[in-house]
Amino acid sequence: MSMSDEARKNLFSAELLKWYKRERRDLPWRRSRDPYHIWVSEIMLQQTRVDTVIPYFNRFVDRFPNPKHLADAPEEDVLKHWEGLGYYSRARNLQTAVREVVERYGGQVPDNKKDISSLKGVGPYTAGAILSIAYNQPEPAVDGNVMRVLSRYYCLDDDIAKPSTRIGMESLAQGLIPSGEAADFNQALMELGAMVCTPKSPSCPECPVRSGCVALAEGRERELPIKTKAKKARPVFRVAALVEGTGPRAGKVLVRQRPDTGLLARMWELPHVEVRDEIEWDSLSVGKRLLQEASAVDGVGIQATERIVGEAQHIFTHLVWNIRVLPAVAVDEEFVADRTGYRWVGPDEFENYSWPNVFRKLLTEYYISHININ
DNA sequence: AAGCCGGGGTT
DNA sequence: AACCCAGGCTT
Repeated sequence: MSMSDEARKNLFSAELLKWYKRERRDLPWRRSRDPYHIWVSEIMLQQTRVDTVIPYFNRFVDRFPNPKHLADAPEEDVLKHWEGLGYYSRARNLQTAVREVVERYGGQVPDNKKDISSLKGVGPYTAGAILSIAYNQPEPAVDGNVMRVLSRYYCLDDDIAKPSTRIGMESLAQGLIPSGEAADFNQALMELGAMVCTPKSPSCPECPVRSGCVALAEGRERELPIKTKAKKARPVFRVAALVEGTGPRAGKVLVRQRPDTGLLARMWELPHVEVRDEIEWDSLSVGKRLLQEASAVDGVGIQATERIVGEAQHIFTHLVWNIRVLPAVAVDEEFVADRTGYRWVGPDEFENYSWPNVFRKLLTEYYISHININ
């Protein structure tokens, strides 16, 4: 004898909400009802875990407490506060959007779906999250947690990698929101996915809605949700130059800024080139030659050696960088120093720049090994 | 629809 | 090593 659809729905909404009000974590953004704070937290939380976000969120709202402050800040300052969080376009989009809010809405975060969805970096999830959490509007906020919870509770075989599935989940989720409880209920749904209904081994005995869960009843909770596989990351091989300064530039290293768009946009790095495959990577001579050719194009004369002084791997979602570092010298340091995009940076200036983790690691290793004990 | 975009924790 | 994470943008 199975329960009716209506009973299953009511059980879910009521029990989940009760559980959340009892068990909810004390998170920084839950201490605020400021729509701007909610917004910042939601952008940071995209594809990023709560524990990772907490320190970033606190620093960010401390430095940029309201839309006006963020709108007026230099972009490099914003990027520096995002350093290490990843997906750096989020930071630039957020600032672009905040400037729009200051100009068009007098600094007030929009409270309707049309206007808020038009903001850069605000997609269906984030729009629903802000409207529900900050304004308590009955809008769904469907993320990976919510799709996992609903897939299991209703035992749905739909592929959650498909956009059409998310659309369906939004209708389902909206219908579950108890009257006047959108803010807490949407967070409850995500909290359950994060704390109980976890991807690999859900804690079903502790689940407040286990008695209505169809997947659990059928013993299928561990096979849901269905998600088509992501492609494997493609390995690439790169050779970087560690150009040490001499004379007035002693202790400094030549670095450059990445392009305005694309991967790791506007962050800083060691000058480097990509070689064709692992064979060329191993030979070192190809890397040495390409480094010299590429540096000549940039107007920077670099003479590299064939000695390895550093090696690191940087794993992205869609590719893997394998990097070897060769010592090098600049043919003309004075000329080099003035080239756009290139700079000599020493340990004391290091923190004034934003670095991808892999170059932070390599440069830190270098600086440490060259500490001068006077 | 598929690819691009970081970094780190879990299993 | 594979998978996932309070996703969104571009093509």
